[in-house]
Amino acid sequence: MNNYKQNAKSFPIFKNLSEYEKSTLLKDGQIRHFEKKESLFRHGDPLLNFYIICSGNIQIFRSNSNGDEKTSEILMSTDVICDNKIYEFDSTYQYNATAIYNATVIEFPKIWLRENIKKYGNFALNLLIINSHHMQMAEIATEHRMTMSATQIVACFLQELCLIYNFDPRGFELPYSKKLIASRLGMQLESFSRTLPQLLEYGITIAGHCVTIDNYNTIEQNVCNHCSVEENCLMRKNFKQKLVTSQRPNYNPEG
Amino acid sequence: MNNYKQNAKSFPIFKNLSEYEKSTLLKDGQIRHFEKKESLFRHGDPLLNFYIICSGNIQIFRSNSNGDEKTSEILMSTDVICDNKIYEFDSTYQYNATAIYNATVIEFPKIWLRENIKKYGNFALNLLIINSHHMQMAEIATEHRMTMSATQIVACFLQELCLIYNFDPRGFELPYSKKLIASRLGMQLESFSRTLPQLLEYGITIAGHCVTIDNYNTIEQNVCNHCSVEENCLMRKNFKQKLVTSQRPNYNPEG
DNA sequence: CGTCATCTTGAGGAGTGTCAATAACTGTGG
DNA sequence: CCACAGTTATTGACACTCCTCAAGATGACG
Repeated sequence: MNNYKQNAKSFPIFKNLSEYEKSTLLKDGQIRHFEKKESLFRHGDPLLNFYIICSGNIQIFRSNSNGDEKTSEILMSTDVICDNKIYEFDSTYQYNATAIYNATVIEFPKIWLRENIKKYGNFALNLLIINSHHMQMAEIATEHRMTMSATQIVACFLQELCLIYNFDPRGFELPYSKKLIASRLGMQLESFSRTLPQLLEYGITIAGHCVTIDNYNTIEQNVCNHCSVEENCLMRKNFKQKLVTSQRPNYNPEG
Repeated sequence: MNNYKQNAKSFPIFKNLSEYEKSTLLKDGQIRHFEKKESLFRHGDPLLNFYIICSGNIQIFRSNSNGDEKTSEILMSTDVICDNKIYEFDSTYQYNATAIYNATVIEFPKIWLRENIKKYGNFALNLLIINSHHMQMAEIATEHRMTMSATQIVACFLQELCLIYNFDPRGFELPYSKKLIASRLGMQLESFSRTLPQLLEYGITIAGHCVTIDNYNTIEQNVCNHCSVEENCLMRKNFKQKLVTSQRPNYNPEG
């Protein structure tokens, strides 16, 4: 059993399983490396696999007829790639998955997923919990898009970024291009660009790729403070939960 | 075993379970009736239960500080209410659930869910499939909101409505208020109102509460034709899938 | 018939997308 | 090392859509 698989045993998806069960489950997985900008699969390809991300970032996106990419997620170590159509027979992927920088994943055939859900109750529960986190994040993102200005959304995103990658708030480099970030936040690059000078209002300075966050204390203790929902939204709380239950990823743009 | 429980055995959540397993699972459920506008639970209440809807419609929504309601879903017979926080201990509901008209549900304690996921592999798989459908719908709705005009969104919604409730396209009544529909579609009532005259462009006539859809053939065969995504979106397809796997609901505004 | 909720219509404004021009950066090959 | 091409990013002008505020109209119901 190699290093990647050994590492993966501590991922949320294998929580509350015995050492033996973990080894059995991981046996069917194949380690795969992807180069910068290489695709794991494309929208419309036959849906064959389930993936666990070991290192690197994976962009999940769709393209429209104009060639514009709409990024729905940027995944990282410990995340899984589980297309919603994976439970159907003869289905196709609903989106593209591409490595942003070099990345390593463990690949499992889709039948592996279905069979082990039935076999291991705790494995099924882990998947349901992962999905429920996922849905919470999606709901919050939708709520943000409907209630917050572009500037607030960007501010919120940068604070999250700092938290989840454990960057130094006194100064860190953006881990991916502004184009990708704009796409991920569902706005045009121009709109994103225009928010940057306004970020000062939220204690954020950004020059080129370098970001500084002043009021980092408030981030650590607090949930998102931009939302206008009845109670504070749980974006941050969810991130923290992810951090305590999962391994911290290594940020390494060079590969 | 009463009628509601007997009926529920054919719901998607109990698919591929033996008669004995279904009966065992349903034994712990309690039938509950809710009057028009009565709440099942409120945002912030201790999260105690999982629900299966037998009849009626349930509005899932949040309120902001202005008192505006944002409806995330309008559920119907065979749907489940499964707050994403149900897998955590001592959590609270993240939204409100209210009966639009009189409704009947089966209520299960949250521990019932967790234990039976571990116990019955097929039950776990059913939940994962239900969740994956749910996520697909949410993703499509987000995509619609970002790429379609208000008029297109309303047109798409009315066509879905006709399909899923099996209404007569030559003339049917809106099953709930325009205020609620606007909230469900994430727009202001005024914006919704302004789209109505423009619906003619999409072959839809609406006068008061009465809706007529001209090009119903295209609805039946086709997926959503407003989207600008790479391939046609799967909103309709998903609805159809739901229809074949589940019982047709009875529309009855009077209760 | 009056009251309340629901719905429609109008005018004005804020915010983001679009188009276009330009600047900065990246990588390649001579 | 530089020239060049292609990508990424910034900035400006403008248009469009939807939200907000406000005033009526319609409908439901006691």
